Formats: sequence, C-alpha cells, structure tokens
Amino acid sequence: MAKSKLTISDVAKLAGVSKTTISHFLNDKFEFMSESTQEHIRKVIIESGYQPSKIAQSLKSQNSFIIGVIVSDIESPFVAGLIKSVERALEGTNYLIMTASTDNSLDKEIQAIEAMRAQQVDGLIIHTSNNENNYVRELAKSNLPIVLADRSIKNGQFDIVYVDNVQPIQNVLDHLHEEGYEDIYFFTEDPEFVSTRANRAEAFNEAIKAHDTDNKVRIIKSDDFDMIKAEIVEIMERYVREGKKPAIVCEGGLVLFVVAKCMRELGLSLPAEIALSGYDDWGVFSQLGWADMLVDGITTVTPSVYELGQRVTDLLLTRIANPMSDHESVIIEAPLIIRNSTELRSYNLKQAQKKND
Amino acid sequence: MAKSKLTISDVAKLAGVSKTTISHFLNDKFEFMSESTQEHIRKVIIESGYQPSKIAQSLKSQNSFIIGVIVSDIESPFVAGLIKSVERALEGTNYLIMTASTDNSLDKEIQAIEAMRAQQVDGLIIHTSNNENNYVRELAKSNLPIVLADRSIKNGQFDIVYVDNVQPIQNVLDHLHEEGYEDIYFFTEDPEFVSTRANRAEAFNEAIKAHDTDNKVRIIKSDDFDMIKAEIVEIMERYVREGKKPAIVCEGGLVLFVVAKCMRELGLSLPAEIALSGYDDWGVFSQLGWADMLVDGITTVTPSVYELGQRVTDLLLTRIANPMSDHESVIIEAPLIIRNSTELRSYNLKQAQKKND
DNA sequence: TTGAAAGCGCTACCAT
DNA sequence: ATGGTAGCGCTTTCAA
Repeated sequence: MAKSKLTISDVAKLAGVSKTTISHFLNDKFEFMSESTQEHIRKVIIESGYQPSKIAQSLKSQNSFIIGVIVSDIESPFVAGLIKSVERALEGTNYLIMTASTDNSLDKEIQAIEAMRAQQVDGLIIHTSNNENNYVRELAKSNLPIVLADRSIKNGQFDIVYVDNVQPIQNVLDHLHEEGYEDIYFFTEDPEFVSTRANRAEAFNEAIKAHDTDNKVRIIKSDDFDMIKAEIVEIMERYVREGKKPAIVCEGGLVLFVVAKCMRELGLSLPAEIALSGYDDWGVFSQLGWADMLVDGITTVTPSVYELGQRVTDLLLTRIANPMSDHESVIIEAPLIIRNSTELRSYNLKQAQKKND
Repeated sequence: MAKSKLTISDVAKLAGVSKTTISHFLNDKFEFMSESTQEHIRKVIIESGYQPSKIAQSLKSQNSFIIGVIVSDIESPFVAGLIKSVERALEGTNYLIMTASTDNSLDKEIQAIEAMRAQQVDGLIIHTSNNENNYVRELAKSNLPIVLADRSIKNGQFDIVYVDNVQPIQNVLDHLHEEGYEDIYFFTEDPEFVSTRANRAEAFNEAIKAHDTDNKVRIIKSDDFDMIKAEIVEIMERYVREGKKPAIVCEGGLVLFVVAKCMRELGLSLPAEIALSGYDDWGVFSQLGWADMLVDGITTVTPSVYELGQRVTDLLLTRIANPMSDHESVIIEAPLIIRNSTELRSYNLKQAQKKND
C-alpha cells in the first residue's frame, strides 16, 4: 500500500515509459503498446498501488461519474429503500452516488443541489421536500439531467417516476365500503408542499364525494400523538352518536405507523370499532411485515420502493445518454394487501359463530 | 439560469477583469480589490449563475471536501441514523458525503473504498461488514484519515466510536435475574465477521457463566422465521420439562424485531411465559417507540445512534486537521429501558391481586 | 509503438 | 488594486 499519493508521472517514471502510454493503459487502449510494456505497466501499477485521480480525469473529460441523490430524510425507510435501489441499479456502471438529506427543508435542498452542481455531478435524483421548488424548476431548463423520485414539482418539465396516487385510494375505499364502513377519514401530514400527499388527499376527496359531502381529510403532525389521539377520539364520539362504523386511510408509512400506535394506546379494537389502512411504502419494513404485526395486521397499499429506484435510475441514465429525449412519466402500481384491520365482515362472522357455540 | 457551464475565464471576461481577481473574489480575499469591482463581480456572478468547479478546485488544492461513508446496509435504521447524524455534524462545514451501501459484502466494500479513494475523498467513515478487512487495515497505514463506526476491524490501528458492548449486557442479565428468569439465551446473527455481535456474545458468555454452564448463544438468520421459531419452541419445551423461566436477549434491532414477531406468531405471552429484551439501535425507530408498541413493550438497551454519528464525525475532522494525532476509541453508553416484556414480578403481583379480588 | 505538449478550470505566486 | 502565468493530474492530438 502506497504511503503517499502517486501521480501518473510517478508511475511513468517507475515504469520507464511516458505518461501517454500509462494513460493509454488506464483507458484500455492496449493497441498503442506492445504486450511486454502492457504487462510491465500492469505490474508496476499493482505493485505501487497507484490509483488514477478521478478528479483530474473529471476535469479533463467534463464528467464526474457522480450521481447526486437529494432526499427529504434518509431515515425514512421509504427514502433509504430508494437510495439502496438506486445504488443497486448503478452497480456495474462507473457511477457513484453522493447523497444529501435535507431534513425536509427547502433551503437545505437548494444548498445541497448547489453544492452538487459545483461538484459537477452528472445527474440528479431528487426526492423533493417542496413542490414549489423554483430553483429546481429553473435548473431543469439547463442541461443538467434531473429525475424526480415520487414527489413532483409544480409547473415544471421533468422526468419523473411515482407511485400511483389514485387507483389504490379507490381500491381501499371500495374495500372499506364493502366491509361496511360508512364514515371514512383520510389522515395525512401537511399536504401543502408535498405532491403525493396532496394528490392522495384529492383522490380521496374525489372518490368519497358520492357517499359523503363532509370534509374527511385530517391533517396531522406525525410527532404530535396527543393531537392524533384527539382526532381519533372525536371520530369515535361521532360513531357513538351516529352509529356509522368509522375507518381511517393514511397517506404514507409514517402516518400509518403513528396512527396505529395511537389506536393501540387508546385501546381501540380493530376491525370491530374502527378500521385502519393506508400506504405502506417502507421498503424493507414492508418486507419484514411490520404492518402484519401491529394490532394483528393492517391492510395496506404496498408499492415497491425498489422498483421506484430502479426506474428512476433507468430514466436518469437514459437522459444522460440522450439529453434531448422527451420527458417521461412512469407510474408504479401498488397492490392492496388486505389484512385483519379492515375485515369487518369476517370478524362479524366469527362473533356470530361464537354466540352460536 | 445558465444554459451551459461557465468557467472562471468566461466570468472574468464578462466582468472585464482577470481570472485572478475573480479567484480572489471566490475565496473571499476582498482586500485585493476595490469595493466597486467587488460589487460588480458579485453582480456578474449572480446574474450569470456561475458555479465554480469544485473539480478544478480540488485538483489544485489536493482536497475534495468529500467524506466517504461506507456502510453495510443503508436500509438498516441504525445505518440510516448514522448517515443522517454524520450529515448533521458536517453542516456548516464545506464537506459533502458520498455514500456506498455494500449489502454486507466484503468485495463490494473494497470496491466502494477503492472508488472513493479514486475520487480523492478527504476521509472515510466505515461501518464495515467484515472485521477481517485486510484492505482497510492496510489502508489505515497510509495517510488517508479513517474512522470506524461501531464495528471494529481486527488487529488494526484505527480511530473508532462504538456502542458499549459489555455493561449493557450485564445490566440486562442482572435485571432478568432479579425478575426471576433462570434460563437465559442470547440470539444473534452470525458473529463471525461482525465485531459487535461477537463482543456482545462474549460479554454474554462471560456474564452468564457464574449461573449457567451451557452454551446459550443461538446464531440465527433474521430472514429465516421458521428457524427462529424452532429455536424458541425448543426453549419453551425445555421450560415445560425443567420449569425454569426462559428469557431471550437479542444482539441488535433487527434480531429483536424479528424475534418479537416470531414470539407473537407463536402466541407466546410476555413476560409470563418468556422474557424478551435486547439492543434497540434503530435511531428514529427507537424514537417512534416501536419497542414500546410491539407485544406491549419490549425492554431494550437503547444507545443514541445520533451521538455515534456525531462523535465519529468529530473524530474524523480532528484527524483530517491533525493526521499525526494518536488513535482514539470512544464508547457510547446505552441505558436500559425496562418495559413490560421482562417485568415478571409486577406481572405476578397483578395476577395475585386478581385472584384476591 | 512511443512520446511531447497543450489544455481542462482553478489557485497562487510574482509582476506591475 | 489588478493581471500574467505556471501548474495541479490527466487525456488526447500530433509527431516521431
């Protein structure tokens, strides 16, 4: 192992050839040298532990082989799965990823993107924290390849891959109606700046309006358990007054988790007193079956985060290869997995059987 | 927004000054120019959207302001928390991070490190997948700053920050004994190449040997639920035969989660039939209280992953600033949080009260 | 088959 | 206060 950094000149000197020949060797242009020099150079390079500087190569070639991945919060299992699948999709290429987690702050997001631009990244994958990110909208007009992951940005022209926000909501509602729930709510974190939340809430409103004219969207904060419990209690009080079975649909993995926690702490029994369901977009956690485990199983809409990352990466590499191609939108489907938390009919059946025994 | 990339020469031409002056401006050396040129340059740069190339700066200055973060699996909440806290600790500096998730493969780990070396990273934070990583051990002898996060590498000289692997195990065992458990097991994934697992298993053996001479370490695979259930069933059979209350201590968040899941599926009741506890090193998930939620609360050893990331980053920055300083080892303490899953005495008390009623 | 030299975008030294 | 220029490590053209 080399003690200090060698340059191409050092290696050329060591091997007794010119920089040019070393460079040819590094770039697999073996036709420019004899077998014997080739072998000789190989040996010298291995023995010396020489690592060509990507920095210098980048400066020359004008591409860095770095993909910038900007995400809202790396600790969200959704985001971690996204990053992992991007890395997997990049295996076998020469690209590395540079990540920045913006803590859902627009300022940090812009800072991170500027820093990555300065690093001469070859492309950007963005899981934005704000759908009004002007900076990105403008940047998209330059020639820097950008693909949005799941969350869109208003009024911009982008490549984007996102999880279906409409059909799964319809499917959940159909299922809940069939099971006999009549008072259905949608819990989401603030949808103002996050397209997926807004789109899911809108799909919910659209689908529900034939059955219900009240506003059933509840905007919660996932770290304010008291507030969430208060919302749930209000729903249960209404149930007591009006007798319509209530159900809650949640916008994403975190909200679903937190609402489940609150229901448990309130001692509610599912599916008898209330139903719970929602998007479970937590990648490895979905695989581990957390929704299967809590409160005896929660019905979820379960998209493949890995597919998302794969498709995003495909799109980005395509655009890097062909900067002038038309922008594409790709939608990831998300099947409904029905579990105990919404199966009122079979619950009722079991209760009836117990009585008969 | 610029359509194509501007260079310092372009900007110098636009501003009607020399490259030197622009360079001075970029490096805040305002003493070398008049107020008026300074203002003029500022305006030109903003209007043109010019971004100095870090690549060129790096080539010149011989440092990249990139920290490489090599981790075993970014989807582990422990690792995600580590990355997040490293990023936080780096806020306010000029450093960016480049991540690579190695899927617990030694080959990929070495590849990733080589790629990062080529990128001229200024330092490396490594959460290794293999404690016999020769490549890293040798690399540590070069002048590249390296700090290990939590997992150590045999026979190497490193800066390292890790979660205490001894005292918490002792604390858990003391607690379990006090509660009346007499047949205590340690569940871990294969400890052969992962120092934390090996160290915890060893601490367990050391602490238990006064009470129990059998080998109570069970090596499981976290994705093989059948195998885990079989182990648990065996333990319960022994309990039926011999009457000593069993307890399981788990090596990390994933094992704890999976074992909890299996116990639930087996219909075991905690703490009455068996106790469960272990390291909960899942950062944000610990905060969300998953261990509080499953099977009515699991007793956990709960280190702060954020502190780990913070300390690791501090150490790395210190070493970058002062390459010749002595290697440091920092230990993160981990308090024991006692929950329902091990509280046999209060459970028995309640049962007794019920009888009296 | 090999090598000399220009130049990528920037910094820093040395002039003016 | 401002500018000319060498050089960081590499690639690539052109010449030998």
